[in-house]
Amino acid sequence: MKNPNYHKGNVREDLIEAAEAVLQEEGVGAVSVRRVAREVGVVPSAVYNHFENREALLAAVAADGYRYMERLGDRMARSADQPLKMIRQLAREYLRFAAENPNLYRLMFSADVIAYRVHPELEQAADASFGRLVEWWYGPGSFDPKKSAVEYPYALSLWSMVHGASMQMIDGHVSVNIRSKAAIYKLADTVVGTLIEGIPGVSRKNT
Amino acid sequence: MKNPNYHKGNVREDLIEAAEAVLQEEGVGAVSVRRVAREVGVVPSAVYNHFENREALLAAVAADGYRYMERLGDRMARSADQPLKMIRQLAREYLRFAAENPNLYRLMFSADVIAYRVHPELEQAADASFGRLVEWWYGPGSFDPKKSAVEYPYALSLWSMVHGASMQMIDGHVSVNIRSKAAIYKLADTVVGTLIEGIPGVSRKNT
DNA sequence: ACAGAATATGAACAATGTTCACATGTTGCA
DNA sequence: TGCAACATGTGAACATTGTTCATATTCTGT
Repeated sequence: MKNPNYHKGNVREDLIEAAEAVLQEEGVGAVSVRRVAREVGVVPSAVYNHFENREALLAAVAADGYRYMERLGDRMARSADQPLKMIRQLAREYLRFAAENPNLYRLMFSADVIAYRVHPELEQAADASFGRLVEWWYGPGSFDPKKSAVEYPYALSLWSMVHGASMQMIDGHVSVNIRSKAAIYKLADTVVGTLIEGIPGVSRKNT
Repeated sequence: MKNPNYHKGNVREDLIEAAEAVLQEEGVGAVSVRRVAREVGVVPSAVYNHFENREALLAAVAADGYRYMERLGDRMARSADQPLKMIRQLAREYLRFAAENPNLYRLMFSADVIAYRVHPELEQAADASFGRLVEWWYGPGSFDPKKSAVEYPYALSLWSMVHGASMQMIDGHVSVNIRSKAAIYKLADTVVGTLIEGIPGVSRKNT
């Protein structure tokens, strides 16, 4: 055993974790193969024993993000009693996740960086998270992956709204203090309020 | 005049146009300084006479996109009579723009690529487009740039919804045929429908 | 006509993704 | 146990990228 760096055993996981850390702190641009390798204490070319290329590494990070969000959704689903409170809670947690992990969140939804048609693991994680939402809303067994999301209008609208608000928040288009939970929750409650109650004066139903 | 390439006069505009073209066809990753320079018929370092760096070039492209969207919004505002139709039309056009220019749209909203706090022209273009929406909704003079967007809940919700739906559409998270106008309009109508009418069974107002 | 500003050029630099030949460690099987 | 196949790590190399700089050319105003 001349060199203790050989065969650490968990280099793949270490690489993902290092990439997550660099991503969180310095943005996706700083996540270079060489940087991540250095962080783990390995030579750049060693990365290619574990990932096909940089994009595959980023895809693994993004998939991790989706799985984390899914667990977060499950926790919400179990903790609420009324639909209204549940939606509100879901939106709050969703925006909080985005606010706390803006770079990860952007990566998860940036088709620029990861053409995720190419990464089945990632596509599956992404689809699963929408399926979870549909089943929660329309009941178990209601989700058919072959159908278009337009077939589930409320789930689609909720997701679009929350995703849109998250994006604008972390991109600074809505001036909320991203470090203030209260401000984030207020933003969540605002958009959820509109989503649920509709817009008075436009809707025919509620003058 | 030994070299006809000297002082063409409109290199800056040419660079932006070339960048837009490459962006449209091949994505932001293909928009390199060298590529754009070659496209215009100029040497790479000449680009730096017109832009501080690659990011500034991309910012100019994004700002162009915002201005185009704003004109589009103005056209909508003049063409509709009832609020409902107007919102629907606005959403339709917005999603159509995103569907037809997915790479440009992503660039406009990707804080990864362009830290637009640094590019006043861009930030101004972006803010103006929200201000326009607010004034249209809440009346002329109602927009105060110092206020948070949360103060304009309906404008904020509409924007979030439409932006979220656009993102998911062009990222393939909603399986709509991005080349079918009918499919895009259906998606727009779906989310706008929810936005306006609210969600029955959750809202207290409309059982 | 000519000085200075604007713009173009070509060479150079460091950093990046990726590949390849090779070295080293691990594992399963005779 | 020995050894062959395999997995993983190394170091050097390559092309491409963003960017800078000294220099050359053209334009503009006086």
